[in-house]
Amino acid sequence: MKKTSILNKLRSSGLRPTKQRVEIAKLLFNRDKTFHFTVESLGKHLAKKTTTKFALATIYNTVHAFKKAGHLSEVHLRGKNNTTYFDTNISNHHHFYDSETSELIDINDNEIKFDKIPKAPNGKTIKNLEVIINLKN
Amino acid sequence: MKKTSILNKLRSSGLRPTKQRVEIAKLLFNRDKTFHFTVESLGKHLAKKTTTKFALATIYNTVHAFKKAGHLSEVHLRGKNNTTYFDTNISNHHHFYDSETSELIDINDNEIKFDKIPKAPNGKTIKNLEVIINLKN
DNA sequence: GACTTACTTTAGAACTATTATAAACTTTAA
DNA sequence: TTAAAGTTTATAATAGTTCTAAAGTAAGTC
Repeated sequence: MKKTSILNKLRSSGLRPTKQRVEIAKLLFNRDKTFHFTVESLGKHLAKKTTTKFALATIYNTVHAFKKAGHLSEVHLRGKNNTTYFDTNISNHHHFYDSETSELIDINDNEIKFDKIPKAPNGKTIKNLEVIINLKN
Repeated sequence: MKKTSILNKLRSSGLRPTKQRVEIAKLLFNRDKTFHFTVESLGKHLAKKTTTKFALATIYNTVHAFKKAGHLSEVHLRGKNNTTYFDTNISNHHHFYDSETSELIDINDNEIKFDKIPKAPNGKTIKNLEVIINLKN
């Protein structure tokens, strides 16, 4: 992903390109594979890969702005340590979850097919459907 | 559900039948339909229906003991307020989730059928599969 | 480039769900 | 009835997250 693209991500999220935000965006979006992270793990990656200082609040704010703009999705899963997982894969998809390692693995939408799905209850509509496949060793 | 059954639930969870625990067990297990709750909501129900006092820790301990004994299940979902949901339905099943009302609704196992499921990654086995269908109005 | 305004970062306080602690109280079984 | 073991309780501790307000930075204007 190009520098312009990083700037676009920031602009389209309503964020000025500060040093911290550019580093976060680079770490999140300059990659080929899906990236699953928590705010804490993202902070550790940033500390390792850059010399910039990041307050926790900055990471929270930036991640939430990206999420709001649709550049990140939140995984609707209650992990072991009760942390929130984010995913750079914003397409419709599912997850394997290994509770022993707290690791998430993407499952492509086309790897799961349904034969039967219940109708939404009275007056409600289905917004989306998430599958979590829990793993063990 | 009979009184003996309540006592059995307690005994099989390794719990002595104290006043608090009997009230909690009655509220949870003396019912026909599935009951979804958080520790907080359970506390409110107890306050409304009984004259007994319940420390939060007592509710947590009792609910966890029931869960450990297999009389309750925990819903692996990150709700809006980041609370843990418990379910008196311990059979294999799925859920509708309405994030506007934070309400869970059971979906019977036989209401969802799969045509295709991915294999577990390298060296792992599938423990179980949970479907959350998110609702909107 | 200097200035002004609006936006950002930051450290630390505040908040919320949950778990731990230790003293007072209850159940159990002899 | 009594001693031992288990339980409740209020409160402190913990962990993830959000809030706050002061100091710092970006962006547009002159």
